[in-house]
Amino acid sequence: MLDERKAAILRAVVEEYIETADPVGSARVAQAAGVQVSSATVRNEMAVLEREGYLVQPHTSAGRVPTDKGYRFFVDTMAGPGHLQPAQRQQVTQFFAKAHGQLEQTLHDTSKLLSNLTDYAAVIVGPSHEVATVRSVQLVGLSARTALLVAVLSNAVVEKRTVDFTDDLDDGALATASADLARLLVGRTLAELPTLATDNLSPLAATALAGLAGARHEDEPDHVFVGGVARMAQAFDAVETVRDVLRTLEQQYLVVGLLRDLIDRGLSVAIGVEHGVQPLAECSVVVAPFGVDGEQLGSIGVLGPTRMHYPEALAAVAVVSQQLGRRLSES
Amino acid sequence: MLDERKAAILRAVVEEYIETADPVGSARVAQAAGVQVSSATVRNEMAVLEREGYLVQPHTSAGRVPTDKGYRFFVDTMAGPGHLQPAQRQQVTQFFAKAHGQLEQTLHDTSKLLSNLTDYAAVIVGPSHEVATVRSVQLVGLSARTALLVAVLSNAVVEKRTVDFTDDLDDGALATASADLARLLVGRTLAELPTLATDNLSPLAATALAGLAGARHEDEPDHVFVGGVARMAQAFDAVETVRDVLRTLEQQYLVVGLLRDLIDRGLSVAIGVEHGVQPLAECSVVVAPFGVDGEQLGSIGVLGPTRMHYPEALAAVAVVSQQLGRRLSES
DNA sequence: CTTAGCACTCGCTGTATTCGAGTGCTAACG
DNA sequence: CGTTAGCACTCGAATACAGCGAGTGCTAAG
Repeated sequence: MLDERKAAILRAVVEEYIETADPVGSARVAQAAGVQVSSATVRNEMAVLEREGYLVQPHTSAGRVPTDKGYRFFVDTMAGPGHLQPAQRQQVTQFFAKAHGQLEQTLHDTSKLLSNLTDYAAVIVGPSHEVATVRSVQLVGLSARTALLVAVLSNAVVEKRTVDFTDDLDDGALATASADLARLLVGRTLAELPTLATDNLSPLAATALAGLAGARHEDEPDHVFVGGVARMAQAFDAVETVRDVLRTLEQQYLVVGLLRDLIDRGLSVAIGVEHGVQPLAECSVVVAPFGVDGEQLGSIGVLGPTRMHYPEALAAVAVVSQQLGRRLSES
Repeated sequence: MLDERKAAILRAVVEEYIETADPVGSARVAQAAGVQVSSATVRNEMAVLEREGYLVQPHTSAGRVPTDKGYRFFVDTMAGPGHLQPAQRQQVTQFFAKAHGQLEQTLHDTSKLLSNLTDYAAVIVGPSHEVATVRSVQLVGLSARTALLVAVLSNAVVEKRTVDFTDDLDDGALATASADLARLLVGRTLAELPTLATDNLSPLAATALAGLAGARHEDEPDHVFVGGVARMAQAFDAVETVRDVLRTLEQQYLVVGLLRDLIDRGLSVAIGVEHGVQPLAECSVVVAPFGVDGEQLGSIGVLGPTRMHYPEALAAVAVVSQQLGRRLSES
């Protein structure tokens, strides 16, 4: 597509711009390693690269800035995910060495770790409830007419739902209902829950089950953890952009969709408008799934400006997703 | 402290500044309702108010801007919490009418509600685990040597902890351990957990208990829900301030401390540096506890610039905290 | 004590000017 | 023929400066 010299020039522009955030001119490129020609030649080549859509000029007499297409070329042709600093490697190791406790806490902390590593915002979408099977169910009375239905899933997620009853409860009824539900549900996924036969269930159990199924149907979001949003305030200088991005990050379903769409691609990058979420048009996302033995549990990602340090971000996401998967397979 | 005229002038300055964010001059104050004197007189009075620390001039020949002390006076002498728009009242009612489901979800959604009502960021600190008593305990096997300890607390919070064992588990042992733990823990608070006698417990139960107690000791944060952070990007024009505030909001323990410190004061306001959290020096917080029958379960708050709409914010916080308390008392 | 009047301050706005980084083009060069 | 030195040109950013006007503090009169 691009001859070697154009590629080298484009790479130089991208690297320089990522570093300085200033439009880069022909002179600077000519000095770059890997480019052995004069600035005049660079100028000619850059004019071509602009015509082909890899670069743009913010205005006449300014340097060039990469377009999304330019970044895309850079990412596609670069030599792998780069390496982490030794200090960072150690940080990751230490983190996972002492990461214990419950799943939610771990994911939350991991998002902070990833954000610290990359200096961008980090996003983690937790295990989808759809695929997990029920491992244990119990009804716990809370007050005279309310109980809490607690379901432990195979992915260590604890699903709980308050259920209101029309009649007063007593311990015995609760216990039998618990047993009924356990017999019915254990081993099933929540997804197939509505298809189950509710015959020969105690009225109590039926009510509880209905409650669970109903709530299930609502847009109960998969758990999302976002860390390091403060760093978005530095990544962009336009306050408006910052606001748009933050607002989007708060709408969890958008984030979930974003990461879910990319989950099948393994470690991958979506640059600018590629991911289709309009308010994040000025952002790129580096994503990777994490999971245990091929079973994907969720995905982690880094969200930064299109002008992000792709090699480092890729390296961080790769390492963390792998370690996280390993960590989860242990517990 | 301040004679009636100074008070009126100060109030006018504060109200005007909150509305426009521009330093307000003597002419504008003179036109304000409640001030019946000429701009010259206003100037004299404002000079005094400045000397006494209620106002400052950003620079000579600019209008006056309230200091924290100025806002404090305004808040202390203003006529109660103001009123919500009918549309907003309705919004609150509708929200709580269909707010069901689990506690965490409700609190999370409530933070969004409050943020929408006020156009500032909203913070909710959930029920402290310290005071809640254990209502039910169960050990659920996850894999050969790990189990999940699930404890349902009286405030509907579900506390869960993964526990590693050195020996393989079997269902019978798990069941008896569950029973042991239930006998020991039900009715107790988590706080008194370390003081309990662990005699005549099965080894399994003892291990589980140790795991619970240990994790308990770590800085397991009380649940914090922050909504509407994007609005902070609009509240301040300095990107640096935005970054500081966002960063602080991510450190949940700071937020928890902030709200906890104010919980005893009922509906109250902390202006600027009053709350002692340095990075939030340019913010004010409006807080109220929420709870059931005098028992405080947590607090909700609104975080905005010191130049915030105090009456409306107070009204919103008051209404939402009350409704939230009522909602929780029902379930 | 209040207020009209006034000189003064000083940031903001708009304009003119310069500066320089960077370009595209042309012509010379190997 | 591709490369490059040279150069005219463009245009934003920076600087300087004047005028404006909002706002002040002070003074003197009511």
